[in-house]
Formats: sequence, structure tokens, C-alpha cells
Amino acid sequence: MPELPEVETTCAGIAPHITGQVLRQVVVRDGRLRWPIADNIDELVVGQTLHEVTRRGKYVLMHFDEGGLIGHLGMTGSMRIVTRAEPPAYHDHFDLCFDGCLVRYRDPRRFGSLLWQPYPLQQHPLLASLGPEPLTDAFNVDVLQVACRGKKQPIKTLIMDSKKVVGVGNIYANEALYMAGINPNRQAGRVSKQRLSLLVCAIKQVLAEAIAQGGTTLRNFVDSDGNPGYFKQRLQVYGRTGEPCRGCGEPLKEVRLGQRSTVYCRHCQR
DNA sequence: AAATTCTCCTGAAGGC
DNA sequence: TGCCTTCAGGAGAATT
Repeated sequence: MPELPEVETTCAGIAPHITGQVLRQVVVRDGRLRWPIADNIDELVVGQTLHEVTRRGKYVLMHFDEGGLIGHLGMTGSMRIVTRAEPPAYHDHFDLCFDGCLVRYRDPRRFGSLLWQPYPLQQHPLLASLGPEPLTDAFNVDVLQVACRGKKQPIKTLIMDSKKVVGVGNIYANEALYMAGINPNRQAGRVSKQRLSLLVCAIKQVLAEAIAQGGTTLRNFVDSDGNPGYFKQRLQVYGRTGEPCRGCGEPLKEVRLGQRSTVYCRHCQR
């Protein structure tokens, strides 16, 4: 499932192939994504030059002359560079066709999206109220402390709230809380500043490591199958319910928080 | 206002 | 090539 590191990898992977090029055509085979792709999407963007590909949270932003395409990979989305005229496969829902190559979007569960927004992009409702980027200085212990103040909601659901900080998905929320020694169910307002500081560091560290790992897929991006293999071996808690904690050996416990599987060590995380 | 639940979707995994 | 049920999850929308 694409988390921030995968989106970062996606942006870095496609950008060199399409930056500076004119978008010639948008082929929509199935526009029924999270939000329907606009029927007039090609009128809006075709003929414009792509100047830059950036990421905001888990959104891919393609900056054209007069506005941007806002892409989201949802649960199962991927964007690949296709250099030859390979026939589209099942679930290949749209292509962005440039000179010489195209970006092909595949998404079996169709939780992703492709939207057009005139400049300024941050005025789009999906972008307008996003919190700080976790890997920048804008996300720090002071900001997190303010966000947590007086909150009774579990700390885990708070750090997964994109209004508080973007890009922390379920896997990395679990991992970061383990790293910081904080029980995911603890009320956000009852975590000390010192421990929030540990959490900030843990979030930055786990995301940065994952990006570094995802980066190994980068050089083969065009040819790879799009499944960065970094997770499995590095995960300390996610997907390890019942297995021994690597810190103390106690079996890891699983609970549901906000409809999401939450794995933690009752001994190491308070 | 804040917190929780619902919702979209399909493939994988598990039970029998 | 077994069929059916359950589960997974990003994140906005709806509900409590």
C-alpha cells in the first residue's frame, strides 16, 4: 500500500521522464476512482507543459502551465512510466501521454484519484487543510504538542490525521509508536512533551529510512514491478501480532483503533 | 467541537 | 481449477 515513501519514490521515478514535456493526451479507460475523473480532463490540461512533479502528503502534484493534476494512489494505485506501446492491462485506468512515454495509472481497488486544480494548488479542498510535512522542520515537538493539547483521542489516530501531520499511514504509525515506546491507545493530551519529542523523531526516522529503502527501487523504476521490498524485514510490530517483541520477548498485542489494525508491545509501550 | 463510524473497492486469505 | 466470508486500508463524509 502506498505510504508517503512510495509516493516520494513515485514522484522521483516519473519526474525525470516527463518534466519539461507537453502533455499530448489523457486516455481515461475507467474514470470511476475515489472521485470520478472529470469528463473534460483533457480540455483542461492537454497542450500544457509539465514543469515540475512534487509531493504533498501522499498527493502527487504535477505542475502544468495553468494549474496542476492532483493524483492520489489510494490503497493500491501505482504510476509507471511506459516507454513502448504496451497494451493496457486490467485495472490500468488512465494514461497521461507525453512525447515518447506515458504515465500509466493502475489501481485495482480504485481508491485513488486524479483531479485538476487551477493555481494556486493549495486552494484545492483536499490540500487546503493539510498539516505540516513530517520530514520538514515545520513538524516539530511544539507543533505536535499544540495538536495534542486537551485531546482525548488516542495518540495513534491523532498522528494519522492529515490535518495534524501528513503522510503517516497505519504501518508507520505503528512502527513510530513502538520506536518511541508509546502505547497507541494513550490519550494524545496525556503524552509528555519529552515523549512527544521522541515520537516526532521516530516518525521522521521511520519515514526517512523507508524512503532510503524505496530509493533502491528508484534506479529500476521504469522496469520494476513497483513493489518496493523494503518493508517486511524492517518492521518491528506491524504484521507481527502474537510474535515476540524484539525488545522484551513478550507476544505483541493487536487491537483495533479507528478501524485500523494496531499492533504494539504492552510491556515496552506505555 | 471532538471523536467515532461509515464508505468506497477488489484481491488475498481463511474456513469448511 | 471450490465457494463463501472476512479482512485490509486512505481519508473524506456522515454520524454520534
